[in-house]
Amino acid sequence: MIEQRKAQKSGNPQRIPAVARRPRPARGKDRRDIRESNEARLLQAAETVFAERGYSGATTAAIASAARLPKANLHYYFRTKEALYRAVLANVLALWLDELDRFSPEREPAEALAEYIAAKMRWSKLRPNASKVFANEIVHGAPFLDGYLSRELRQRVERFAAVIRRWIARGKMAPVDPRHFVFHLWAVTQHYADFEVQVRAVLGREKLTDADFAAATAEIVNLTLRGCLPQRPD
Amino acid sequence: MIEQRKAQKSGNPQRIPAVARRPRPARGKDRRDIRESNEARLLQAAETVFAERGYSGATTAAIASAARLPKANLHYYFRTKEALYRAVLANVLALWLDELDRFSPEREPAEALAEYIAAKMRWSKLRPNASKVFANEIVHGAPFLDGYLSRELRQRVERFAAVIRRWIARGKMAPVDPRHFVFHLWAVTQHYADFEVQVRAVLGREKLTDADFAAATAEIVNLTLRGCLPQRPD
DNA sequence: CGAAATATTGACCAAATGGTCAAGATTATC
DNA sequence: GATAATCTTGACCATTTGGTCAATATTTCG
Repeated sequence: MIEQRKAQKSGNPQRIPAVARRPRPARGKDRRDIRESNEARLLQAAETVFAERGYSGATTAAIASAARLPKANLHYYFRTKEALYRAVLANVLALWLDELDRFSPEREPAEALAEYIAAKMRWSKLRPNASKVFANEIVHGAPFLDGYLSRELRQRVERFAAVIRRWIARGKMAPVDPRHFVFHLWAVTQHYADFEVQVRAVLGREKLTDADFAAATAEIVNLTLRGCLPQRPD
Repeated sequence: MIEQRKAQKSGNPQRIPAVARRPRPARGKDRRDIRESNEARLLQAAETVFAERGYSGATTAAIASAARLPKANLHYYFRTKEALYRAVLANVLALWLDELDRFSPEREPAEALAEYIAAKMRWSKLRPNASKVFANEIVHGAPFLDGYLSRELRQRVERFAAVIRRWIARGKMAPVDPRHFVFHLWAVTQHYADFEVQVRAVLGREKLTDADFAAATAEIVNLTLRGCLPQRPD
């Protein structure tokens, strides 16, 4: 899988001795805190800059500046720009996969689908840059995703497809192709993050409001459920 | 609007004297031909390279090489990388706008929508790189699109929305929000070009076939029409 | 304390890249 | 054929950028 942020010499970070060795001096200058906080700031700055300018357009200087750290410091925590980028990407992938796992054949399609759409829309609102980094990566042919698409993602989609097929078999959904259906869900929800400027321009908004997202979500749920549930709802 | 490819000293290219002055020597070394063919090759090479690597990632050397021309020649026809990029972009925008204009209140929604979806999917198949260049531009905040989004595009969407509203008023469509509906159409169709690697990975294809596009189109039309047409189709 | 580990940072460098230029080749025009 | 206009291209350059390094500061812990 995607190379996780390099752990320098941090040994096994989970190893906690029987009696806690380091009593946490309470005041914040702990080394672990320093590393954690600096890495977090870099990752968040990187997400923004990569989203705004793409991989090549993003400079380590700009990222460091956004994180309010000297550039040399960035290269201390993440050896290369590529390593930093991969770390950002790994965060997004984890996010994406998790959401797909909430489907199970026992649930009601209408409810499960509405929840998934709402969740994806929430991410589009809260982490638009995460979505943009991912979109950018995919648009350019996924050069850093190695086996993610054909392994992890494909596997999850197959599981999702199995659920959909069972729902169809039980007459709870119209006969749709599960894979194209999942593309459908991804496309319409991520659109609001990835194509945000276009959405704003067309809606005439300076910034997308909560109400805009609520309206978009409702519209998507409505269109999608009408599209894929059996004709007679009851 | 977007700066068109610079016309150097080409005067008015449409002016044709009463008696054709230049009898077209038949063998192809005409200056006009040279310019046309070289510009076309550069534009097409640029579309590919910009799609694959983004604006910053694309180098003029790579574009020139793809067009099988020396780099200095590229800069002869398009003064700067930015000018070349804008020319590529202008082509895509023209494509996109044209399609939206085919809606009119007199048509049947089902037929007009199915045709629009099919047309957009055709573009996703035939010119995926055009779509990718546009997607890339939008994802990064449309830094080169100037007023296009808020002017031309918004205007066309308003016209489209008016048609949709009239259909709704006549009971020919379910009450959807026209703007979110158009986002829906764009998202699902362009997804097959922009996220092509992901689609391929999930479907387990080396390359998307005509059959894949046909299936995708059918699925989208089906889902969308069921989603937006009145409950009793007849 | 004192030595080891970790963190900070300004200065620096090699490679890549957008763009220029001048000299020459080709095509048009009179 | 001569002159002008356009096209072609290798060599070149200034700037940007990812990454290094050595010197210094800070934290950890016996």
